[in-house]
Amino acid sequence: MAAKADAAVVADQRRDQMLEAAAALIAERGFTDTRIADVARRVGASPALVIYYFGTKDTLLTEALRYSEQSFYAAADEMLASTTSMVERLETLVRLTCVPQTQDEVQGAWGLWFDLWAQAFRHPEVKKDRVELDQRWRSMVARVVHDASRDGEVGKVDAEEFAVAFTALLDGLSIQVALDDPVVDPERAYRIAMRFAAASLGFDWKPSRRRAR
Amino acid sequence: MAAKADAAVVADQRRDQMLEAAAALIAERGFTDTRIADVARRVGASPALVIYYFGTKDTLLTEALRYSEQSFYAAADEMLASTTSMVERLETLVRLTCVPQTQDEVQGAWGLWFDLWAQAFRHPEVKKDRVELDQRWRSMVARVVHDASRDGEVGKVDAEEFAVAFTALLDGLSIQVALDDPVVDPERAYRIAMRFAAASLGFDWKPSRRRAR
DNA sequence: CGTGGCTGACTGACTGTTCAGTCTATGAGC
DNA sequence: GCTCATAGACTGAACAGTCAGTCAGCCACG
Repeated sequence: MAAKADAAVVADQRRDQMLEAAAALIAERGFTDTRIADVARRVGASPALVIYYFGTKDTLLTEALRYSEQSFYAAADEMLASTTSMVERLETLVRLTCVPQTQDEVQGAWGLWFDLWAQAFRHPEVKKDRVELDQRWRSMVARVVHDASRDGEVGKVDAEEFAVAFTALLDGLSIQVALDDPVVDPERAYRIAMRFAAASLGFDWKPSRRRAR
Repeated sequence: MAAKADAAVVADQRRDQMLEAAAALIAERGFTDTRIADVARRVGASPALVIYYFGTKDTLLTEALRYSEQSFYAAADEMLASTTSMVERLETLVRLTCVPQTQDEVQGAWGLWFDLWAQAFRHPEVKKDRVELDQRWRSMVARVVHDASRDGEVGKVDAEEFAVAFTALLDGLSIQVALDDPVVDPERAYRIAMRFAAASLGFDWKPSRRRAR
């Protein structure tokens, strides 16, 4: 009994290892250029074992995408808990998406977005998943605003409408930053996003002389 | 001599055919899932001929991306010429990016963006190209605003700053529309973008009861 | 005849997946 | 405590299919 439980734990660890490795590789090389042999090597196992766990290459990669995005949102959720101030919370979200992180394994996460979009565009199943993921992201933003509205930090605003516009803007800005557009450096993206929020929600905001990174 | 010129013309036509076919296929299947055999079949030629013209699969696909994006911008440029009213021009641009077109071959263009981004993220050469392309796009928007400002249609505004924010917002919105997010239908994306422009540039705007498509 | 666009047939490399079987640990029966 | 059957994680080797790219030569035209 205990043995069976142990085995299950080991198996779960293996799975997670593989998912993490796969996610990292997708971010580096891209979805279709990721080989199961690469994943296998990275976790120190044979290609056959990867198939043993996931049955097919496609399920591995698709699950890896899900896995990675979900942990991204989980991280965002956690960071949000550190303050109750709406402005600080929004700043956190903007920094999370628009400013490169040297720490964590998050830096390569942008590569995953591009592949997630490309996959979603062509595969209905992935598309459905992505819609849910994005809804969760918007809800997070909407909740921040809604809470602030309830606490009187801002006046009455349409939190949901704001969330749709704000997340779209963040997506667009983070693309430019991720692709190293010299015209849209992280600092500038950060400023644009916060100015938009300030204008939409009616609060004052000035860029602080904070050291990025 | 005339023969040589004729041959060159034919060759150019062939090239363009192939580039167009390749672009369409990339939009459908994705960059790495596009086979030279598919391109060859679509133009009614042998795979060998494709290699004959482009030497390698990668150059074909990369050039196809460039080709397609450039013709997109050319189309936008042309459409812009049909009015001088800034609001109408902006409406045109928003519709072009956020509202699905049944006509043209433009409908699948979104798929190309996703792949362009994914490629740019990992290949410096493509990255450089994309930056130029995007700069051109932003310049187009900035010029629209700048011209309107010169003609007194709007007051003094930072056209370049607006262009950066506006194009980012359009990118983000078009992603949602392209991926069929039920929360962000074309109508809504259109409204959000125009409201943002109105608020940023200081003009009045009300959604007209226009039939989308 | 010769040039150049063009092709069919081929190949060599790559890679997802299968499969037969190994190794280890567990747990039952004695 | 020892043996042995069983299960399940794991693997090496082979298989089968796919494709980019090569090459020798065809054919139409000037």
